[in-house]
Amino acid sequence: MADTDEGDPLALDNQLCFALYTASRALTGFYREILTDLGLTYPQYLVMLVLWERGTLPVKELGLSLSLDTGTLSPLLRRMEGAGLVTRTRGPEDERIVHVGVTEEGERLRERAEEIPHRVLCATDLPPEGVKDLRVLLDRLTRSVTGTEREPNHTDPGPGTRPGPKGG
Amino acid sequence: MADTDEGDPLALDNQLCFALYTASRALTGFYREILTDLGLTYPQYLVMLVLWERGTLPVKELGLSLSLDTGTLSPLLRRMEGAGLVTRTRGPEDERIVHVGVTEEGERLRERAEEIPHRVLCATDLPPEGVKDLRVLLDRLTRSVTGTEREPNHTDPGPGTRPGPKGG
DNA sequence: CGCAATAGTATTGTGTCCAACTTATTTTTT
DNA sequence: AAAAAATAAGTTGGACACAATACTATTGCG
Repeated sequence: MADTDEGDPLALDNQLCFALYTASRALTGFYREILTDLGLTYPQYLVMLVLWERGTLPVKELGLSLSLDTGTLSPLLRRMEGAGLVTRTRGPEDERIVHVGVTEEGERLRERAEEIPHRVLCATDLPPEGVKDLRVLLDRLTRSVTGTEREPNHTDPGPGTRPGPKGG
Repeated sequence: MADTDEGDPLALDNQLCFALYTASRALTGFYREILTDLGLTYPQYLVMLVLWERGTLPVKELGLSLSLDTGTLSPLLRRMEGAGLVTRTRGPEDERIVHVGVTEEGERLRERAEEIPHRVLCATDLPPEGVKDLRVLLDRLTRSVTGTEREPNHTDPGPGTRPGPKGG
């Protein structure tokens, strides 16, 4: 046994984080090949997904949907506007808010994007349950490490999780 | 039922990619809080994991272990060298190769890092089986989308058949 | 020697987080 | 109501990471 360092907690192969990190980059890379045809990057594609689904939104809302900072979205949306995919217009009511909407060109892109999920799903040789399980586990992981934890009904294992990581 | 757009293949909530993307960023963010104390970023931590485990390595080997480009590692290692964590020395035999090793300070850091996996594991409210399942599924996903797909000891598909990740 | 392959670096474009800043709105205070 | 303070939405810039490309230097081969 132990052809790898099963006992070493620092062994790379034992790290869930590394598997997640690698898988994320691998999948993003796979999308990159597909999305190049559409002139989109991966996060830009995610932005389009949200806009296609929910229509015109403030930058803030977009950020909440994608868990992305407005500081991340600002230049990204500027590039997408430059590419003619989205519009950015200051709201007449509240001039702080920038409403992001899909242009006609962006709308046309939707049809070409329809096939992408299927293509990706085929590329992953995971069975449907595997995909579902994976999503469930990932969502749970995300919730737990973001402090969005719902504490379902079991006793809190330890109050050491103070929300002030910077403080000390 | 379909209280959400279960049928819409472009719906964000149906995208495995988004769950993966979000989980990866969330976990990296969680590590960021922990690693700040050690003066490491997340990919730098991964580099240290490899070096702690395998000792001095050429940049190329490091890149293979982490699936990272040397173009990514170069500046990263330069910063780590500046921080006094690693050494970079051109091989006397082959002057093209830069051997990366851990300094004493980097070695001392290892002790402080020992507790990290446990801390992270506790933060994720996943059961041990969930963690294992997740890793298996992620690895499988990675293999499938990187073309590293498949059997190490099945019938050899023959030379020249594998297009490689770059495509051809 | 000439030439291809290899290892690493430099550069550019994009993305991500963070913090500082601007502008606009809301709330509080006078 | 006017001034001041607090809050909110975006933008900007810095630091780091990642990928892709071009480039340099070294090695190996004929």
